[in-house]
Amino acid sequence: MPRFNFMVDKTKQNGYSVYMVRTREFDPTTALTSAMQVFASRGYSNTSIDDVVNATGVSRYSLYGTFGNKRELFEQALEKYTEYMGKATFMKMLEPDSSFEQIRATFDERIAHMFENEEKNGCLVVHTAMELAPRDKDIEIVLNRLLKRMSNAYCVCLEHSRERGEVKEGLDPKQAGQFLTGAFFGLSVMARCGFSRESLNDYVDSTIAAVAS
Amino acid sequence: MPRFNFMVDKTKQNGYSVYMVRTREFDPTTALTSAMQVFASRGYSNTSIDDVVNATGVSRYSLYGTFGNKRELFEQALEKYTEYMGKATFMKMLEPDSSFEQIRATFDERIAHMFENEEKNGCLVVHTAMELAPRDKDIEIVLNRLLKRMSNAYCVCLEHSRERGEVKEGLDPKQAGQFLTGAFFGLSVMARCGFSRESLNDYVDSTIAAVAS
DNA sequence: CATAAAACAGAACGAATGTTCTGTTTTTAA
DNA sequence: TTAAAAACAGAACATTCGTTCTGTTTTATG
Repeated sequence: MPRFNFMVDKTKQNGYSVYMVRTREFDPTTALTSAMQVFASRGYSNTSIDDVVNATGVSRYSLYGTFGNKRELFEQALEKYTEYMGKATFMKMLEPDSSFEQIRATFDERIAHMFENEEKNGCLVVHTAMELAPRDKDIEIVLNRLLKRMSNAYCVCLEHSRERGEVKEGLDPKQAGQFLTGAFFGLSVMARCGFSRESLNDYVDSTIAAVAS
Repeated sequence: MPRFNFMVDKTKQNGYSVYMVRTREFDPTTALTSAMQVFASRGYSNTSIDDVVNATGVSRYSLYGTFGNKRELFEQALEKYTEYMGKATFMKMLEPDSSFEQIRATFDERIAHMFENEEKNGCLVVHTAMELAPRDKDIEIVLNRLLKRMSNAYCVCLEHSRERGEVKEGLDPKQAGQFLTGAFFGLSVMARCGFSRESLNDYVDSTIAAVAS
C-alpha cells in the first residue's frame, strides 16, 4: 500500500496509476525555497519539521512524501542554496570585461541579503560548515566544491582586471581568489555579531582595497 | 532541603554549614575547560549534557549543582572562551614594539588550534554567532564586545607598525583592524569546509599582505 | 455514479534530551 | 562514634522532535 507519491510504480505512465488522483495543493519548488530560507536562518538542528511546516504551509505528510525526511530535505535545500547563492553576481565575474565592481557586487549582494529580513538572514554555508561538515564527509565535499568555485570566479575576475593594470603588483590571482572567498564568509560572522551595515561596508572596502592596485 | 552547594546559606562561615561535609571529587575550573572544548567543537544545540558528562567525567548532578543548567554552563564556557581566545597573541599586539609578526601569530595560533584535534576544533565564537546571537541579545553583545576588542588590538598593532613605515599607504588602522577581525573568522569557516593547512597559510599570507606596505 | 489511489490533517509513537528526584556515600565537627 | 549535610550515581520525569499511522477528502477514469 504505497501511500506516498515517490513510492508509486514509475513503470506506469507518468508514474501515476491509471486513475488520476487527488492533485497536489502546493508547489514543491516554492516549498523547497521556503524550507531553504528557514534552514539558512536557523541552521539544521535548530530548525524543526514544525518550523518547516509553518514556513512552507505544507503538511508534515506532504513534506515526507515529497522530500523523504528532514535530512534529505535539508540536502536538497543546501543543494539549491549552493547552486543559487549569489549566482548572478558570481557569473558576471566570469565575463571578459569583469572588474572590481563585480567583486564588490558579490559582497554587496550578500549584505543586502542579510539585512533583507528583520530577523537577519544567516548564511546556510556557514551554518552547515559549522554544524554538519565535520561529521559528514559528503556535506564537506559539497561545501568545499562551492568554495573552490567561488575562489575560481574571483580569480578569473582578477585576471581580467590585471590585464587592465588594476590589480596590485605581484598578486597571485589564485591565492587572492581564495582570500576573497574567506573574507566573504567572515562577513556573515560579523553580521551575526551585530556589526552595523556601515561597518560591513567598510569591511568590504578594505577587502577590495587589499587586491586593488 | 538544599542539596546543592550553591543553595547553601552563605551567611554561615565560608558558605558551609558548621559541619564540613563530603569534598568535591572534581575541579570546577578544569571541568569548565573541558565543557568549553566540547561546545567549541559541536556548538550549543548539538552538544548534549551527556556529551559534557563524558567529556568532563563529572556527573549530571554535579554539573547542575556547580553550573546551574545547560544554558548557564554554556554562558560560563563562552565567557571563558572569549576571555582566553588567543589572549597571549592578542596581548602582544598591544606592546609598543609589536609588528606584523604579532598579527600573523594570532592567525597562526588559530590554525594550530584548529588542527590540534583529529576531529578539527571549531570556533565557539562562530558557532555562537550563528546559532544563538540572532535570538539572544545578551549573547550578541558579548560577541560584539569581543570582536571590538580584537579589532582594537589589531588597530593598535598597525599604528605601531605604521610608525616604522611598514603599513600600506593611506590605510585607516581602525578600519583595517576590523577587516583583520573579519578575515580571522573567515579562516574558521574555510577550515570547516575542508581546506588544507597549506591553503589556510596562503590565506593568512594574503590577509597580512593586504595591510602591509 | 462508483472506485482506486494519492493528498491531506492530525493523532500517535519512539527516541533523545534537559532536568529533577531518590537513595547511598563521604566527610569532619561534636 | 554519631550526625548533619553535601557529593555522588543513576533512575525517573517531562518535553521536544522526527517519523509513522489512521481516517478522510479529492480527483477523474471506467
